[in-house]
Amino acid sequence: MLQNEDIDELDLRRGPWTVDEDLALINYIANHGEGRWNTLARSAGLKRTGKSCRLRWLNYLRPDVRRGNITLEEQLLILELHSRWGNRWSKIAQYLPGRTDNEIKNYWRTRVQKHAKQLKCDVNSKQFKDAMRYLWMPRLVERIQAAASTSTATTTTTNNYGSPSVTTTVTTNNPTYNHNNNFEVHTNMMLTPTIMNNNNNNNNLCGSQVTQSYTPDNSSNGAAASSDSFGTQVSPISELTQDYYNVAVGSNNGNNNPNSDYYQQAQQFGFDCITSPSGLFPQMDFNSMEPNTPWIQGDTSDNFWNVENMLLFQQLNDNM
DNA sequence: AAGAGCTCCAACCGCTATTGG
DNA sequence: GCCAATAGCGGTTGGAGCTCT
Repeated sequence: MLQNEDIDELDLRRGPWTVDEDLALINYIANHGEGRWNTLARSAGLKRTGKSCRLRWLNYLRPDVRRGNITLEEQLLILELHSRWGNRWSKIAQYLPGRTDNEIKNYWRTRVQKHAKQLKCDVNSKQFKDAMRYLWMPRLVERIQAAASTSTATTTTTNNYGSPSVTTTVTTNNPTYNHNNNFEVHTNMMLTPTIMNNNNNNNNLCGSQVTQSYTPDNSSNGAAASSDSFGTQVSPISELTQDYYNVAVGSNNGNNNPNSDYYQQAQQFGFDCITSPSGLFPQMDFNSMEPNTPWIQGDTSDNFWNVENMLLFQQLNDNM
């Protein structure tokens, strides 16, 4: 392993990559393919460590790297997978084709942790996880659905960024979105990352009409995508995603009263926090929150709930 | 206009796991 | 089995660019 003194000794470059360095790396890999990175760095005439070359290639130069904002679907998937696996960024990245572990990690640190900070709770706290599970994620589902309903009834997008690839299908049933009750959504929309391994065994993280199909390549990482690191198969239905969907979106039985269906299902899923005398977020004082807090204004991609959600939960707490 | 503060992300660091001789 | 080299991962940092005052 190269130490700092070695880097100095070999006159190796550090810091931001230049266009010339990028071109040298791209051209070398185009002609010779990826190989042993230290050898590659020397052969390509780059005064960089192999490690630096690898990182630059994987996180930036690879043709299948996807740039741009994290989409709502990707946000939902990140939240879902992080709740399942924690900070295992590379594993999460396997399910977001074109996104790097670094990018997902940055998204988590900058956006998600920002919300935790605004809520004055730890990102790993139960309260924040509950907020994600029962507010942020359902809200993302709503917004994905709303976006889909304003465009076409059925939208199928296939993104091939080399491999793995994702096919996203959004189907809506003309939802009746009621702004007086954010949980009144009359569709069956859910997120389904469908994981297909090389044996064509499909493992749905959750059943839905929003379908993301993951097709791993033959690389070492992709082949193991259908099971987690503990060797257990990913369950056919994601309990967590199913939970937040059922609880927040409702069972489509026409009962949109959050005080009934919502509560009952929350209890059914063992969500005792919501039924506790202290309420769901006992440490949060919604009344005292700044009305101009950015994340409860407008409807930007960073706002995971709105004023109505706030009032709803305040009401829930008051009724306890 | 300017500078202070903030956000975001590319790149680095240190560690562990894997590979190959 | 041992050891060095390499690959991969997650945490951290530095700086560019943006926003606010």
